[in-house]
Amino acid sequence: MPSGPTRYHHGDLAAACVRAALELLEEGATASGFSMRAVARRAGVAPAAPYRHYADREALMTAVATVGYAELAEHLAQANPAPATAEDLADVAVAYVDFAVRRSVLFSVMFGEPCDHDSPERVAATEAVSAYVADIVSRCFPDSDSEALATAIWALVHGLAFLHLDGKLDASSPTAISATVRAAVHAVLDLANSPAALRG
Amino acid sequence: MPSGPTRYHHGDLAAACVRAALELLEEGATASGFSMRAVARRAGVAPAAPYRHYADREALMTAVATVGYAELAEHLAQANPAPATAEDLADVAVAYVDFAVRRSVLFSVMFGEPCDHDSPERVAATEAVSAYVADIVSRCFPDSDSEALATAIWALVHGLAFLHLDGKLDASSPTAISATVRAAVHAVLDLANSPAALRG
DNA sequence: CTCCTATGTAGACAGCGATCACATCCTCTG
DNA sequence: CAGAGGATGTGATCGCTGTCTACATAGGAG
Repeated sequence: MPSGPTRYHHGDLAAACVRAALELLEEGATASGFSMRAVARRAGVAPAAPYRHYADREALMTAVATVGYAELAEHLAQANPAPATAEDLADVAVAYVDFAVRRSVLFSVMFGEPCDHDSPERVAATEAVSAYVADIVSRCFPDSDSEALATAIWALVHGLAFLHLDGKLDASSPTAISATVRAAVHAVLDLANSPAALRG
Repeated sequence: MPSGPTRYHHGDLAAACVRAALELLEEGATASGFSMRAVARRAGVAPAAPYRHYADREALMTAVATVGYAELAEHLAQANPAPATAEDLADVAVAYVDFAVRRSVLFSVMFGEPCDHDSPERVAATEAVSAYVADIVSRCFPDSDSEALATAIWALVHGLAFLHLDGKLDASSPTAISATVRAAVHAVLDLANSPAALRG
Protein backbone atom coordinates (compact mmCIF):
# COMPACT_ATOMS: atom_id res chain seq x y z
CA MET A 1 0.00 0.00 0.00
CA PRO A 2 2.86 2.44 0.45
CA SER A 3 4.24 1.32 -2.93
CA GLY A 4 3.37 3.79 -5.67
CA PRO A 5 4.90 7.25 -5.32
CA THR A 6 1.55 8.95 -5.60
CA ARG A 7 -1.73 7.17 -5.85
CA TYR A 8 -4.98 8.82 -6.68
CA HIS A 9 -6.76 6.94 -3.98
CA HIS A 10 -5.13 7.04 -0.62
CA GLY A 11 -6.23 3.71 0.75
CA ASP A 12 -7.28 4.69 4.24
CA LEU A 13 -7.58 8.43 4.38
CA ALA A 14 -9.94 8.40 7.33
CA ALA A 15 -7.32 6.89 9.61
CA ALA A 16 -4.56 8.92 7.99
CA CYS A 17 -6.42 12.11 8.88
CA VAL A 18 -6.63 11.17 12.53
CA ARG A 19 -2.95 10.23 12.53
CA ALA A 20 -2.02 13.51 10.84
CA ALA A 21 -4.12 15.47 13.31
CA LEU A 22 -2.44 13.76 16.25
CA GLU A 23 0.97 14.53 14.78
CA LEU A 24 0.08 18.17 14.36
CA LEU A 25 -1.20 18.36 17.91
CA GLU A 26 2.00 16.83 19.25
CA GLU A 27 3.99 19.33 17.21
CA GLY A 28 2.46 22.20 19.09
CA ALA A 29 -0.54 23.30 17.08
CA THR A 30 -3.14 25.02 19.22
CA ALA A 31 -6.43 23.24 19.69
CA SER A 32 -8.22 25.93 17.74
CA GLY A 33 -5.17 26.38 15.51
CA PHE A 34 -5.03 22.97 13.95
CA SER A 35 -6.84 23.12 10.69
CA MET A 36 -8.61 20.81 8.31
CA ARG A 37 -6.34 22.05 5.57
CA ALA A 38 -3.20 21.38 7.58
CA VAL A 39 -4.41 17.84 8.14
CA ALA A 40 -4.99 17.45 4.41
CA ARG A 41 -1.52 18.78 3.64
CA ARG A 42 0.05 16.45 6.17
CA ALA A 43 -1.81 13.53 4.64
CA GLY A 44 -0.62 14.62 1.19
CA VAL A 45 -4.08 15.16 -0.13
CA ALA A 46 -6.27 17.96 -1.48
CA PRO A 47 -7.93 20.30 1.04
CA ALA A 48 -11.38 18.97 0.36
CA ALA A 49 -10.50 15.28 0.51
CA PRO A 50 -10.98 14.81 4.28
CA TYR A 51 -14.57 15.96 3.87
CA ARG A 52 -15.32 12.64 2.19
CA HIS A 53 -14.71 11.01 5.58
CA TYR A 54 -15.60 13.71 8.11
CA ALA A 55 -18.59 15.95 7.69
CA ASP A 56 -16.78 18.91 9.21
CA ARG A 57 -13.96 19.93 11.49
CA GLU A 58 -15.93 18.95 14.54
CA ALA A 59 -16.40 15.41 13.28
CA LEU A 60 -12.67 15.00 12.83
CA MET A 61 -12.00 16.47 16.26
CA THR A 62 -14.45 13.98 17.71
CA ALA A 63 -12.56 11.14 16.07
CA VAL A 64 -9.28 12.51 17.42
CA ALA A 65 -10.78 12.86 20.88
CA THR A 66 -11.94 9.26 20.76
CA VAL A 67 -8.40 8.10 20.16
CA GLY A 68 -7.34 10.36 23.00
CA TYR A 69 -9.71 8.66 25.42
CA ALA A 70 -8.21 5.30 24.56
CA GLU A 71 -4.70 6.59 25.08
CA LEU A 72 -5.68 8.16 28.38
CA ALA A 73 -7.12 4.87 29.56
CA GLU A 74 -3.94 3.11 28.55
CA HIS A 75 -1.82 5.70 30.35
CA LEU A 76 -3.82 5.27 33.54
CA ALA A 77 -3.73 1.49 33.39
CA GLN A 78 0.01 1.66 32.91
CA ALA A 79 0.38 3.81 36.03
CA ASN A 80 -1.43 1.24 38.12
CA PRO A 81 -3.18 -1.72 36.52
CA ALA A 82 -5.37 -2.65 39.49
CA PRO A 83 -5.67 0.25 41.92
CA ALA A 84 -7.30 -0.73 45.20
CA THR A 85 -5.92 1.58 47.84
CA ALA A 86 -5.85 5.29 48.46
CA GLU A 87 -2.21 5.37 47.47
CA ASP A 88 -3.00 3.59 44.21
CA LEU A 89 -5.72 6.12 43.59
CA ALA A 90 -3.21 8.91 44.06
CA ASP A 91 -0.95 7.22 41.50
CA VAL A 92 -3.76 7.19 38.99
CA ALA A 93 -4.58 10.81 39.74
CA VAL A 94 -0.98 11.83 39.11
CA ALA A 95 -1.00 9.88 35.85
CA TYR A 96 -4.22 11.59 34.79
CA VAL A 97 -2.83 15.06 35.40
CA ASP A 98 0.47 14.06 33.85
CA PHE A 99 -1.35 13.03 30.69
CA ALA A 100 -3.28 16.29 30.64
CA VAL A 101 -0.12 18.37 30.97
CA ARG A 102 2.12 16.43 28.64
CA ARG A 103 -0.47 16.09 25.92
CA SER A 104 -2.26 19.26 26.74
CA VAL A 105 -3.62 20.07 23.32
CA LEU A 106 -5.00 16.59 22.83
CA PHE A 107 -6.51 16.81 26.29
CA SER A 108 -8.26 20.06 25.54
CA VAL A 109 -9.55 18.61 22.29
CA MET A 110 -10.97 15.77 24.35
CA PHE A 111 -12.55 17.93 27.03
CA GLY A 112 -12.29 21.63 26.38
CA GLU A 113 -13.72 21.88 22.92
CA PRO A 114 -17.31 21.87 21.79
CA CYS A 115 -17.94 18.47 20.32
CA ASP A 116 -20.52 16.17 18.94
CA HIS A 117 -22.10 14.97 22.16
CA ASP A 118 -24.06 12.32 20.36
CA SER A 119 -21.23 10.55 18.63
CA PRO A 120 -21.58 6.94 19.75
CA GLU A 121 -17.84 6.27 19.90
CA ARG A 122 -17.28 9.38 21.93
CA VAL A 123 -20.03 8.60 24.39
CA ALA A 124 -18.76 5.05 24.71
CA ALA A 125 -15.21 6.26 25.28
CA THR A 126 -16.14 8.74 28.00
CA GLU A 127 -18.34 6.17 29.68
CA ALA A 128 -15.39 3.83 29.71
CA VAL A 129 -13.32 6.41 31.57
CA SER A 130 -16.22 7.04 33.91
CA ALA A 131 -16.65 3.35 34.60
CA TYR A 132 -12.92 2.93 35.13
CA VAL A 133 -12.89 5.63 37.80
CA ALA A 134 -16.04 4.30 39.38
CA ASP A 135 -14.46 0.88 39.54
CA ILE A 136 -11.37 2.18 41.31
CA VAL A 137 -13.44 4.15 43.78
CA SER A 138 -15.70 1.27 44.60
CA ARG A 139 -12.62 -0.85 45.35
CA CYS A 140 -11.07 1.86 47.52
CA PHE A 141 -14.28 2.76 49.33
CA PRO A 142 -16.47 -0.32 49.22
CA ASP A 143 -18.87 0.95 51.86
CA SER A 144 -19.55 4.41 50.53
CA ASP A 145 -22.12 5.88 48.20
CA SER A 146 -20.10 4.68 45.26
CA GLU A 147 -21.73 6.65 42.52
CA ALA A 148 -21.57 10.05 44.16
CA LEU A 149 -18.07 9.47 45.45
CA ALA A 150 -16.90 8.24 42.06
CA THR A 151 -18.28 11.38 40.47
CA ALA A 152 -16.54 13.47 43.09
CA ILE A 153 -13.19 11.77 42.65
CA TRP A 154 -13.36 12.01 38.89
CA ALA A 155 -14.24 15.69 39.21
CA LEU A 156 -11.42 16.22 41.67
CA VAL A 157 -8.85 14.69 39.38
CA HIS A 158 -10.29 16.31 36.29
CA GLY A 159 -10.31 19.67 38.02
CA LEU A 160 -6.71 19.25 39.13
CA ALA A 161 -5.79 18.59 35.51
CA PHE A 162 -7.49 21.78 34.32
CA LEU A 163 -6.03 23.94 37.04
CA HIS A 164 -2.59 22.73 36.08
CA LEU A 165 -3.25 23.28 32.41
CA ASP A 166 -4.46 26.78 33.04
CA GLY A 167 -1.42 27.80 35.03
CA LYS A 168 -3.41 28.11 38.24
CA LEU A 169 -1.28 25.35 39.70
CA ASP A 170 2.42 24.86 39.08
CA ALA A 171 2.88 22.44 36.19
CA SER A 172 6.49 23.27 35.44
CA SER A 173 7.91 19.91 36.51
CA PRO A 174 6.58 16.38 36.99
CA THR A 175 7.80 16.56 40.58
CA ALA A 176 5.76 19.65 41.32
CA ILE A 177 2.71 18.13 39.69
CA SER A 178 3.07 14.92 41.60
CA ALA A 179 3.46 16.75 44.89
CA THR A 180 0.45 19.00 44.35
CA VAL A 181 -1.82 16.22 43.14
CA ARG A 182 -0.82 13.82 45.89
CA ALA A 183 -1.29 16.50 48.52
CA ALA A 184 -4.74 17.37 47.21
CA VAL A 185 -5.88 13.77 46.92
CA HIS A 186 -4.59 12.93 50.38
CA ALA A 187 -6.08 16.06 51.88
CA VAL A 188 -9.47 14.79 50.79
CA LEU A 189 -8.93 11.17 51.70
CA ASP A 190 -7.42 12.10 55.04
CA LEU A 191 -10.72 13.63 56.00
CA ALA A 192 -11.60 10.05 56.80
CA ASN A 193 -8.91 10.03 59.46
CA SER A 194 -9.62 13.36 61.14
CA PRO A 195 -13.37 13.73 61.45
CA ALA A 196 -12.97 16.40 64.11
CA ALA A 197 -11.79 18.79 61.45
CA LEU A 198 -15.26 19.07 60.01
CA ARG A 199 -17.30 21.93 61.30
CA GLY A 200 -21.01 22.52 60.73
CA MET B 1 -21.20 61.50 24.90
CA PRO B 2 -23.98 59.51 23.23
CA SER B 3 -25.15 62.68 21.46
CA GLY B 4 -23.88 62.78 17.91
CA PRO B 5 -25.36 60.18 15.57
CA THR B 6 -21.95 58.96 14.45
CA ARG B 7 -18.70 60.18 15.83
CA TYR B 8 -15.35 59.42 14.38
CA HIS B 9 -13.91 58.70 17.76
CA HIS B 10 -15.90 56.29 19.81
CA GLY B 11 -15.08 57.56 23.27
CA ASP B 12 -14.35 54.31 25.03
CA LEU B 13 -13.91 51.61 22.47
CA ALA B 14 -11.86 49.42 24.77
CA ALA B 15 -14.76 48.93 27.15
CA ALA B 16 -17.25 48.80 24.30
CA CYS B 17 -15.35 45.88 22.80
CA VAL B 18 -15.56 43.91 26.01
CA ARG B 19 -19.26 44.70 26.29
CA ALA B 20 -19.86 43.70 22.68
CA ALA B 21 -17.93 40.49 23.17
CA LEU B 22 -19.97 39.61 26.25
CA GLU B 23 -23.17 40.27 24.34
CA LEU B 24 -22.08 38.02 21.51
CA LEU B 25 -21.16 35.27 23.94
CA GLU B 26 -24.56 35.51 25.64
CA GLU B 27 -26.20 35.32 22.23
CA GLY B 28 -24.74 31.94 21.61
CA ALA B 29 -21.50 32.48 19.76
CA THR B 30 -19.07 29.63 20.24
CA ALA B 31 -15.92 30.40 22.19
CA SER B 32 -13.82 29.85 19.11
CA GLY B 33 -16.58 31.26 16.93
CA PHE B 34 -16.74 34.76 18.29
CA SER B 35 -14.58 36.94 16.13
CA MET B 36 -12.70 40.18 16.37
CA ARG B 37 -14.62 41.39 13.35
CA ALA B 38 -17.98 40.54 14.90
CA VAL B 39 -17.00 42.54 17.96
CA ALA B 40 -16.06 45.47 15.73
CA ARG B 41 -19.38 45.26 13.89
CA ARG B 42 -21.30 45.11 17.13
CA ALA B 43 -19.45 48.15 18.38
CA GLY B 44 -20.22 49.93 15.12
CA VAL B 45 -16.63 50.35 14.17
CA ALA B 46 -14.20 49.31 11.45
CA PRO B 47 -12.70 45.82 11.64
CA ALA B 48 -9.25 47.10 12.50
CA ALA B 49 -10.30 49.54 15.19
CA PRO B 50 -10.23 47.12 18.14
CA TYR B 51 -6.59 46.44 17.40
CA ARG B 52 -5.79 49.90 18.71
CA HIS B 53 -6.84 48.66 22.14
CA TYR B 54 -6.09 44.94 22.05
CA ALA B 55 -2.96 43.58 20.45
CA ASP B 56 -4.78 40.50 19.18
CA ARG B 57 -7.76 38.27 19.73
CA GLU B 58 -6.14 36.67 22.74
CA ALA B 59 -5.72 40.02 24.47
CA LEU B 60 -9.42 40.78 24.07
CA MET B 61 -10.35 37.34 25.31
CA THR B 62 -8.18 37.91 28.35
CA ALA B 63 -10.04 41.14 29.08
CA VAL B 64 -13.36 39.35 28.67
CA ALA B 65 -12.20 36.56 30.95
CA THR B 66 -11.21 39.09 33.58
CA VAL B 67 -14.73 40.47 33.63
CA GLY B 68 -15.96 36.89 33.84
CA TYR B 69 -13.92 36.24 36.98
CA ALA B 70 -15.47 39.25 38.65
CA GLU B 71 -18.96 38.12 37.72
CA LEU B 72 -18.25 34.62 38.94
CA ALA B 73 -17.06 35.99 42.28
CA GLU B 74 -20.22 38.06 42.53
CA HIS B 75 -22.38 35.06 41.68
CA LEU B 76 -20.72 32.98 44.39
CA ALA B 77 -20.96 35.70 47.00
CA GLN B 78 -24.62 36.07 46.17
CA ALA B 79 -25.20 32.35 46.73
CA ASN B 80 -23.72 32.56 50.19
CA PRO B 81 -21.95 35.68 51.41
CA ALA B 82 -20.09 34.10 54.31
CA PRO B 83 -19.90 30.34 53.95
CA ALA B 84 -18.63 28.59 57.05
CA THR B 85 -20.18 25.13 57.08
CA ALA B 86 -20.15 22.13 54.82
CA GLU B 87 -23.67 22.93 53.73
CA ASP B 88 -22.64 26.47 52.86
CA LEU B 89 -19.78 25.07 50.87
CA ALA B 90 -22.20 22.90 48.93
CA ASP B 91 -24.26 26.02 48.17
CA VAL B 92 -21.22 27.71 46.73
CA ALA B 93 -20.32 24.63 44.72
CA VAL B 94 -23.80 24.54 43.21
CA ALA B 95 -23.54 28.23 42.36
CA TYR B 96 -20.16 27.66 40.73
CA VAL B 97 -21.47 24.90 38.50
CA ASP B 98 -24.64 26.85 37.83
CA PHE B 99 -22.56 29.76 36.59
CA ALA B 100 -20.49 27.46 34.39
CA VAL B 101 -23.57 25.91 32.81
CA ARG B 102 -25.65 29.03 32.38
CA ARG B 103 -22.83 31.12 31.01
CA SER B 104 -20.98 28.26 29.47
CA VAL B 105 -19.25 30.10 26.69
CA LEU B 106 -17.97 32.81 29.00
CA PHE B 107 -16.83 30.10 31.36
CA SER B 108 -14.86 28.32 28.69
CA VAL B 109 -13.32 31.60 27.63
CA MET B 110 -12.23 32.01 31.24
CA PHE B 111 -10.84 28.54 31.68
CA GLY B 112 -10.89 26.47 28.55
CA GLU B 113 -9.09 28.73 26.15
CA PRO B 114 -5.40 29.38 25.76
CA CYS B 115 -4.77 32.75 27.27
CA ASP B 116 -2.17 35.27 28.23
CA HIS B 117 -0.97 33.71 31.45
CA ASP B 118 1.05 36.76 32.31
CA SER B 119 -1.69 39.35 32.11
CA PRO B 120 -1.62 41.04 35.53
CA GLU B 121 -5.38 41.54 35.74
CA ARG B 122 -6.00 37.96 34.82
CA VAL B 123 -3.54 36.62 37.34
CA ALA B 124 -5.00 38.88 40.00
CA ALA B 125 -8.52 37.78 39.15
CA THR B 126 -7.75 34.07 39.32
CA GLU B 127 -5.84 34.53 42.54
CA ALA B 128 -8.88 36.25 43.96
CA VAL B 129 -11.01 33.19 43.16
CA SER B 130 -8.33 30.96 44.61
CA ALA B 131 -8.13 33.01 47.79
CA TYR B 132 -11.90 33.05 48.07
CA VAL B 133 -12.09 29.28 47.94
CA ALA B 134 -9.16 28.93 50.31
CA ASP B 135 -10.90 31.24 52.74
CA ILE B 136 -14.08 29.19 52.70
CA VAL B 137 -12.20 25.96 53.17
CA SER B 138 -10.14 27.28 56.06
CA ARG B 139 -13.36 28.31 57.77
CA CYS B 140 -15.01 24.96 57.17
CA PHE B 141 -11.96 22.90 58.05
CA PRO B 142 -9.88 25.03 60.42
CA ASP B 143 -7.68 22.14 61.54
CA SER B 144 -6.76 20.67 58.20
CA ASP B 145 -3.91 21.23 55.79
CA SER B 146 -5.69 24.26 54.46
CA GLU B 147 -3.72 24.81 51.30
CA ALA B 148 -3.87 21.28 49.98
CA LEU B 149 -7.50 20.90 50.94
CA ALA B 150 -8.39 24.23 49.37
CA THR B 151 -6.73 23.14 46.15
CA ALA B 152 -8.63 19.88 46.29
CA ILE B 153 -11.98 21.52 46.89
CA TRP B 154 -11.45 24.05 44.15
CA ALA B 155 -10.45 21.24 41.80
CA LEU B 156 -13.48 19.23 42.83
CA VAL B 157 -15.88 22.05 42.12
CA HIS B 158 -14.07 23.08 38.95
CA GLY B 159 -14.08 19.50 37.73
CA LEU B 160 -17.78 19.16 38.44
CA ALA B 161 -18.37 22.24 36.34
CA PHE B 162 -16.44 20.83 33.40
CA LEU B 163 -18.04 17.42 33.57
CA HIS B 164 -21.44 19.10 33.44
CA LEU B 165 -20.39 21.35 30.58
CA ASP B 166 -19.12 18.42 28.62
CA GLY B 167 -22.29 16.42 28.95
CA LYS B 168 -20.62 13.80 31.11
CA LEU B 169 -22.99 14.75 33.91
CA ASP B 170 -26.62 15.69 33.48
CA ALA B 171 -26.90 19.46 33.19
CA SER B 172 -30.39 19.57 31.72
CA SER B 173 -32.05 21.18 34.73
CA PRO B 174 -30.93 23.22 37.74
CA THR B 175 -32.47 20.57 39.95
CA ALA B 176 -30.39 17.82 38.43
CA ILE B 177 -27.25 19.91 38.71
CA SER B 178 -27.93 20.78 42.29
CA ALA B 179 -28.57 17.16 43.21
CA THR B 180 -25.44 15.86 41.51
CA VAL B 181 -23.18 18.56 42.90
CA ARG B 182 -24.52 18.28 46.43
CA ALA B 183 -24.21 14.51 46.35
CA ALA B 184 -20.62 14.72 45.16
CA VAL B 185 -19.60 17.37 47.67
CA HIS B 186 -21.25 15.52 50.52
CA ALA B 187 -19.78 12.21 49.46
CA VAL B 188 -16.35 13.74 49.94
CA LEU B 189 -17.12 15.62 53.11
CA ASP B 190 -18.90 12.64 54.61
CA LEU B 191 -15.64 10.75 54.47
CA ALA B 192 -14.97 12.66 57.66
CA ASN B 193 -17.88 10.83 59.27
CA SER B 194 -17.18 7.30 58.11
CA PRO B 195 -13.47 6.65 58.45
CA ALA B 196 -14.02 2.91 58.32
CA ALA B 197 -14.86 3.21 54.64
CA LEU B 198 -11.27 3.89 53.75
CA ARG B 199 -9.27 0.87 52.80
CA GLY B 200 -5.53 0.74 52.35
C1' DC C 1 -15.85 -5.12 -20.57
C1' DT C 2 -18.79 -1.72 -18.64
C1' DC C 3 -20.99 0.89 -15.50
C1' DC C 4 -21.63 2.51 -10.66
C1' DT C 5 -20.09 4.21 -6.59
C1' DA C 6 -16.63 5.61 -3.55
C1' DT C 7 -13.06 8.53 -3.30
C1' DG C 8 -9.80 12.39 -4.53
C1' DT C 9 -9.01 17.06 -7.23
C1' DA C 10 -9.53 21.84 -8.71
C1' DG C 11 -11.47 25.93 -7.99
C1' DA C 12 -14.40 29.02 -5.76
C1' DC C 13 -16.64 31.69 -1.97
C1' DA C 14 -17.15 34.15 2.28
C1' DG C 15 -15.19 35.03 6.71
C1' DC C 16 -11.31 35.41 9.63
C1' DG C 17 -6.87 37.65 12.08
C1' DA C 18 -3.66 40.84 11.22
C1' DT C 19 -1.05 44.75 9.10
C1' DC C 20 -0.49 48.86 6.44
C1' DA C 21 -0.94 53.73 4.88
C1' DC C 22 -3.98 57.25 5.56
C1' DA C 23 -7.82 60.22 7.83
C1' DT C 24 -9.57 62.43 11.70
C1' DC C 25 -9.91 64.23 16.12
C1' DC C 26 -8.26 65.72 20.80
C1' DT C 27 -5.09 67.95 23.61
C1' DC C 28 -1.24 70.27 24.93
C1' DT C 29 2.11 73.81 24.19
C1' DG C 30 3.49 78.24 22.86
C1' DC D 1 -5.93 81.27 20.05
C1' DA D 2 -3.28 78.51 16.77
C1' DG D 3 -1.29 74.65 15.21
C1' DA D 4 1.75 70.47 16.09
C1' DG D 5 1.65 65.85 17.40
C1' DG D 6 -0.08 61.79 19.45
C1' DA D 7 -4.05 58.90 19.91
C1' DT D 8 -7.64 56.74 17.62
C1' DG D 9 -10.64 55.10 13.63
C1' DT D 10 -10.85 53.85 8.35
C1' DG D 11 -10.19 51.13 4.16
C1' DA D 12 -7.62 48.23 1.52
C1' DT D 13 -5.05 44.23 1.54
C1' DC D 14 -2.67 39.64 2.55
C1' DG D 15 -2.75 34.85 3.51
C1' DC D 16 -5.25 31.67 5.88
C1' DT D 17 -9.39 29.01 7.03
C1' DG D 18 -13.96 25.94 6.54
C1' DT D 19 -16.90 24.44 3.29
C1' DC D 20 -19.31 23.82 -1.16
C1' DT D 21 -19.60 22.52 -6.10
C1' DA D 22 -18.42 20.39 -10.44
C1' DC D 23 -15.34 17.30 -12.27
C1' DA D 24 -11.73 13.32 -12.53
C1' DT D 25 -10.31 8.86 -11.38
C1' DA D 26 -10.12 4.25 -9.50
C1' DG D 27 -11.77 -0.16 -8.26
C1' DG D 28 -15.28 -3.55 -7.75
C1' DA D 29 -20.01 -5.74 -9.30
C1' DG D 30 -22.71 -7.22 -12.99
